[in-house]
Amino acid sequence: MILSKTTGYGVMALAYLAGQEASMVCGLQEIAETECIPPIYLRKILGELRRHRILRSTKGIHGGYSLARLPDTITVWEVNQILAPDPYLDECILGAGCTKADGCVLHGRWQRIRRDYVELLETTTIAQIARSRQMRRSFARRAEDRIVPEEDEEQR
Amino acid sequence: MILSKTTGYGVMALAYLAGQEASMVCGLQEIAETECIPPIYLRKILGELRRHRILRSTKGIHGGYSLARLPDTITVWEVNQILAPDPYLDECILGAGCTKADGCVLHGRWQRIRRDYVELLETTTIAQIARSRQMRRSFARRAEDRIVPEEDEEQR
DNA sequence: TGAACAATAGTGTGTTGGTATCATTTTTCT
DNA sequence: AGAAAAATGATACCAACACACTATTGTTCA
Repeated sequence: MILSKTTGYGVMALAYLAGQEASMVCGLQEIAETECIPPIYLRKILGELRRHRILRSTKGIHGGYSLARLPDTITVWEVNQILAPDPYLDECILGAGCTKADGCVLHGRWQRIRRDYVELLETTTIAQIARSRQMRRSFARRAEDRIVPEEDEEQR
Repeated sequence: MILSKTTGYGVMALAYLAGQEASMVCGLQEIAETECIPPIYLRKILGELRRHRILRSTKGIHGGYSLARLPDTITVWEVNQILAPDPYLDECILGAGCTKADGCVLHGRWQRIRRDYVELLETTTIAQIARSRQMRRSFARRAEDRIVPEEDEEQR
């Protein structure tokens, strides 16, 4: 039930774009490098997201990608459905044993967990991911700032 | 996150044994046929469960398998860990992006869902599965009983 | 001696992550 | 205007892995 690497790549790339100024076009190389994604593979992923109107692309020498929708309207669930559709929507957790109508003891509680999972992905947006990444980055920067003077103090 | 076919087979076979009289020995063929499991594959599965002391086997011409522990002490979680250990215990759902210490926005809620999932499997025992199967079977039998006289009625 | 389990090696297929190639579009330089 | 360069688009391919399953050869015991 964990998300695939491909979905992770897609979410990261979208979050990167969400972190840029709106409708700014970013090149594939730029995204791939800062997010550590194999560029050729990323092209495939972004192509798929473009086909589903999650993002726009412009060709030509200064081409690249930009979000086609506001980042707080794009959910992780949607991205995952595009890149790695999950076939087990309401199948029984134990397999052939029981059908939808005639569930086993696990069925009810399993459905609930499954619903919580879907809801988590549906309520998490690219905008949230981007914000949390930005926060983490600024924490890291502040931590660096704090270390430098301490080293100075030790030296005096 | 759904359980593998192999785990399903294992659980079904154990539930079958739990449905027999205690310490009764059942042959591989018998289990495989009634549970619709490829017999040669089932042998591998039961061998694994035997190695982990979930069940006992006796060789020789009237050999077979029987539970090594009371069925209400064997959990689905345990069976699954033996047959298809889940490696993603507390990894981040989005992959490389964040570590255990430095989680993304999804992290907290995901951990909770994950815990609910593990708890579901840990609190579901082979005995429960066997009981629910027995109940379903007796429902089916009663339904049949009800149908037979109705057919007779139509004929008269 | 024959019917059952034990162990281990092997097989086939599907998915996933990733690559290579060729075509198309657009800017820019001459 | 025209050619070259730089970017995406599309498609086919590839390698590694996991999962479900098989085959074979050996061992035990009524």
